[in-house]
Amino acid sequence: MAIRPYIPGEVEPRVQERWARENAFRAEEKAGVEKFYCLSMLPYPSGALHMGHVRNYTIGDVISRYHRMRGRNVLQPMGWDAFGLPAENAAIKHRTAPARWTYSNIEHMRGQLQRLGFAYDWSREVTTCRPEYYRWEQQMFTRLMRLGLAYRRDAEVNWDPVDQTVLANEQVVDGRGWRSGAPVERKSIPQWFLKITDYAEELLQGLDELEGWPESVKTMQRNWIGRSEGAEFEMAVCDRDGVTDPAGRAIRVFTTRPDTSFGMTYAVLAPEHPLVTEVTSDGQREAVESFVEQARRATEEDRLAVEGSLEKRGVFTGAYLLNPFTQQPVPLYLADYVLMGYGTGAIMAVPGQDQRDWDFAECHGLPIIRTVAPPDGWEGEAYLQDGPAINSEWLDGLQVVEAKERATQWLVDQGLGERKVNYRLRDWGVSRQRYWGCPIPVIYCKDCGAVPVPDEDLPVVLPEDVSFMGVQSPIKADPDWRRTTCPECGAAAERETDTFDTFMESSWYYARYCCPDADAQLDERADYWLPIDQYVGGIEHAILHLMYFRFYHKLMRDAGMVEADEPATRLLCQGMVVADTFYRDDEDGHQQWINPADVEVERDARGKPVGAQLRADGQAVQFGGVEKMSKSKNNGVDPQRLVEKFGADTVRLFSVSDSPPHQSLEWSESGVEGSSRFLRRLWSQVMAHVETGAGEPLDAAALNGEQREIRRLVHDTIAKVSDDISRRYTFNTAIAAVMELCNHLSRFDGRDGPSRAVLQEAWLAVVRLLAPITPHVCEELWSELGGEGPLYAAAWPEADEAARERSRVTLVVQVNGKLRARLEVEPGATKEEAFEQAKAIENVQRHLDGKSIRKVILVPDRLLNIVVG
RNA sequence: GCGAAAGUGGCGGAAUUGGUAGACGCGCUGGAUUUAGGAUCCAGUGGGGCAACCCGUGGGAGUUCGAGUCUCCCCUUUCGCACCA
Repeated sequence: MAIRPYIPGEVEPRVQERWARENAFRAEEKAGVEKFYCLSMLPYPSGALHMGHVRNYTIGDVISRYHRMRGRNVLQPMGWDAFGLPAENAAIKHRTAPARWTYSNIEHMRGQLQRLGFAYDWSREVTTCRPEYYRWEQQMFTRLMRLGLAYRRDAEVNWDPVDQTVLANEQVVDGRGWRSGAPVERKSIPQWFLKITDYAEELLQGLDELEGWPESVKTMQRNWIGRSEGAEFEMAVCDRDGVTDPAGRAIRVFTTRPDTSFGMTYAVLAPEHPLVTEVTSDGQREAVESFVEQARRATEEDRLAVEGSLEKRGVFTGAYLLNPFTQQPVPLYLADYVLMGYGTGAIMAVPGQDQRDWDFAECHGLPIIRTVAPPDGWEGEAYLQDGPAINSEWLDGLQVVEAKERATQWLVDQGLGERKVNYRLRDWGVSRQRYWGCPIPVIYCKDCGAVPVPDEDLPVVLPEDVSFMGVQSPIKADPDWRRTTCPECGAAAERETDTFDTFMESSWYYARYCCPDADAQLDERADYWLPIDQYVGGIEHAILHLMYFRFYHKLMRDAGMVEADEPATRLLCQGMVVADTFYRDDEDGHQQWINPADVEVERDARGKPVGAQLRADGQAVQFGGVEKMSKSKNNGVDPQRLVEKFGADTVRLFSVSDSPPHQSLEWSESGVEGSSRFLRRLWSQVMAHVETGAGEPLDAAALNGEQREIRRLVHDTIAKVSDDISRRYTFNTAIAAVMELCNHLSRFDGRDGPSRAVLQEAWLAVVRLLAPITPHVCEELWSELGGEGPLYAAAWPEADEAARERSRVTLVVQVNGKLRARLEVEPGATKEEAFEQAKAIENVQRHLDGKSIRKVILVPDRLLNIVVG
């Protein structure tokens, strides 16, 4: 009897054709059915899928298919984050248009995704560079302009003086332009911002409700928002004797430690503070101007070099401020450790209770006063913990919390200041001086200023048929595109030529999938599907994307487009895909990285690696450790090659079998071969079973002990796999459990009717348990087994609790916590019964011999521990 | 510096509520099959003794009848933030 061989290259296309023919994964809004929206972060169409994509999308697909089998109405869409810088770079390099390059990449990658058999509803595909998508984003922006939630102000960019263009941060390499090599300058130009800071408090509070989000992501977002409570107050400018400035000038400072104000020994302005010139004395003017200039020119590297170090640069302004608590003057300095962008750009300095102030005071010979008593034996440096206040008149003796409260209240009562909450979070700068992005829908008129493009004139379409002249954005270079008329007064006017940050498109695509053809940004279908029940993506998006997307969702909520407060209830961040790296040193001492697929590893008799050679020449190569797959380390693996060699199911299986989703996955060719081997074995076992026959209908009551044991294993496995997939997200242990079951089934070869029935039930279960992970081979085996209907629509198996009951259980017998024997007992055996039987075991007896029994502990049905002394 | 996570065989990892450490897979060893290689199948595989038994989850202490799991101290690694007053 010849069993049909397993050929993934034939099975998979056949099964995929069926899915397509039957519209298997088309999602429709259905009343009365529990919906499940499962979303994987959409890819940038860079040209080809990499292993990170494959892993991400396999995880999402496993969850989707599981919930579909559980009877939920599942939506799993896919789309393209199609705007972005790489398309411009490719356009310059290959002399093509970014749009053409992008669309052709999308074609190719869509084919790759389809070859992997992901259960997407392709009818909802969204491509963010299409005007029918971005017009709604433009409309949202003009609405935000009218609400004052979008505004324009000057902000710094990286300016390449040779190419005469703005550079993205990633285009700045070692402080130089990536193409010109010229030192990058800081330049201030007007740019658009979204007022995310208005939502800072809600974005922070909302995290507490997101129980299905990883704690690490929430912590990162909390830190990023960086809420701190304190007080803001004014200090009058004065001379060294404390005589206040006749012009009545004052400096506002923010502090989280108003309780330490009596320890203020100086104050500091950021170099960019607007009052610097005004307050600087003539004697200090030269020194101050040179310091400001030096700070202005400081590059990112300069900043990093001194950040956090003891070196604190600064200069005296010649002015003093009057400490309202003591009525004493303190010298006013300029220092670059104070940032203009946070608080008021000015601080009171308390070296005794702040390490940065301490370092500055040490550098500049300023006095240090402690206002919180450190514990005995405290040596040097600022003291930041709790303790009783000292040297602080009416605060003395109070603990920090109480002292803060009193000091703040005093400022309020005196009319000098108020309570203040500051956030580290900054408004979101959305202007990019790039071509391949969504045009910012604004018209500049000499008389009317910045005018939003009226809804009826949207979208402002980005021309796609362009050629790059050098590096300049084609729409900036094209006066015809810019030229327009003012929507308000009709006078000649110019369009904005900047485009949006691409995070804008990825901030709302998830909602557009719900109604991709709506003649509005969203329609009522959005509220059917939202919020997302499961979002899957990389941890690298923990802060920016996941913050912007929460923010944008709240903007849409406040515009009445959606009801939910948060876009996604559960979030899973998958780990990186990593691989071995190998290299050789060339003559110049540079490392030549060699792809692991071309390397043969040599091992000793224990299996321990002892060396590695390049297959091509048999010569040794060096092991460079395990690293994230990357071009620079040449350790990437092309999923396309793997799919061609092993089939989609094997690639999918391996990408979730070797570690839990949130951990990094170590790629290994032999691991992939192991996955392939398992599927081939599964195939031949099921086919052999089908050949032998399914037997009679299952009669659970008529089974013998061995058959019952197999059934018990089957139903235990069903329970475990269900829990692993739905609650724990540990697909690796789910797969291990199924493999273990298959190993048992292969050893059980009953030919009688009841045995066949038990096996039939078992294989039908196995095929369904694996269906979310390896859907093609399972679909085929399901139909071979005579399963009813298509597997993608089959019901998830239920664990039969009666079948899981045991007639005997194995107790572990310990003496003083050490394993000495195993004991078969009735389930529910009492301590006394178990102890009596255990005493009879020789090996137990030997350890009890001559000793008195102190205590006997029973963990029912698991363990008996006899404590002797 | 601050914050978070982690450290278990030769390797990836398992042990879910404090209860048999090493599931499952890879690698390795031996055998079968094969003209051979590959593939496949069977058996073994933490270390030391090769028997009883002892040792073993980064290191050290502690709690407990019992600790990979809990507490404290230390070491290491990864990630995030990084002068945010």
